[in-house]
Amino acid sequence: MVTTSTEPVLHGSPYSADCPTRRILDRIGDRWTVLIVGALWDGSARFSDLRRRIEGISQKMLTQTLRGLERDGLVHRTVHPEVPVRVEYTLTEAGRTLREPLRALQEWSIAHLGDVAASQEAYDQANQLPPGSTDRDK
Amino acid sequence: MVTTSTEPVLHGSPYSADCPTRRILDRIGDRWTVLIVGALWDGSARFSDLRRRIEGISQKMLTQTLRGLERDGLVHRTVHPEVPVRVEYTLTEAGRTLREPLRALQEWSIAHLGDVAASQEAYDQANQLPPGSTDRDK
DNA sequence: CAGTATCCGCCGAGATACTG
DNA sequence: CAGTATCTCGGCGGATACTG
Repeated sequence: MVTTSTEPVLHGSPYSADCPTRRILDRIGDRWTVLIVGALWDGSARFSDLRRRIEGISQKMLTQTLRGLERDGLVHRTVHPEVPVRVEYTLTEAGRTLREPLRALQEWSIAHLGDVAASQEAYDQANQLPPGSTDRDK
Repeated sequence: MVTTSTEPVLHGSPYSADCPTRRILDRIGDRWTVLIVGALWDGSARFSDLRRRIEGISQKMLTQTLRGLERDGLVHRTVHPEVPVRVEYTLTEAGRTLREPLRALQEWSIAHLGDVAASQEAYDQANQLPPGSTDRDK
């Protein structure tokens, strides 16, 4: 790891490896990261709070994603050595700055998802259920 | 998501299924979508232009992702029935509105990726290569 | 409570070959 | 040139069992 060095993950060709948008999506593009940021949007929460708030998430993925965010310096983890252990998660300063761009995306989503759904329906009707659909939809 | 069937994938509980941020990430969170939007940022391009600009992408993924964007109404496809066929891709009006939030993310990325990398290094040194790393990094 | 450790299925994505 | 059609593999993410 560490890998500020040598290999940029690619096999031989530089496909916009310098593109920071790409880097950030590698980071938050997964299934759960932004949901966790959302759950920590306005305050801290403990592990089981998060499990309950996000609810579809497994312990494994919650732990794993939180570790990633902690490693990235976006989430802070505090262990309270009480009788049943208590662990608090909070957005760091850097993590809080992520909320603005995320909010922008969210607003785009709210504003346009209706149109997108309509467009999809029209498209599917025009070419009735083509075989190649990646089921990005539904 | 939601898989082919009626069931919303969840066993009984709604894990922020109404969260539009989630919906939008299902859409642009994949490997290539935003790179294509980036390649169409300030104008149209033909299929092979896109292949060359993005370069790491396979024909399959380029076609597939373009189809998705077209279906979503974010990209317009124009076929010029010339001798060797020529196909132009352009962002639609809706697609162009996506550039702003994407730009916001990109700027966040530029501003913070350095800190993130540093945080990762520190984290990895503190717990030297823990077994659970999802290799989100690199 | 807040995790770790395993096993496994699914599908995103690449490689390759063929077509209008 | 601009695609389609298959085969295949890696690894993300779920399920389950165990622990400090």
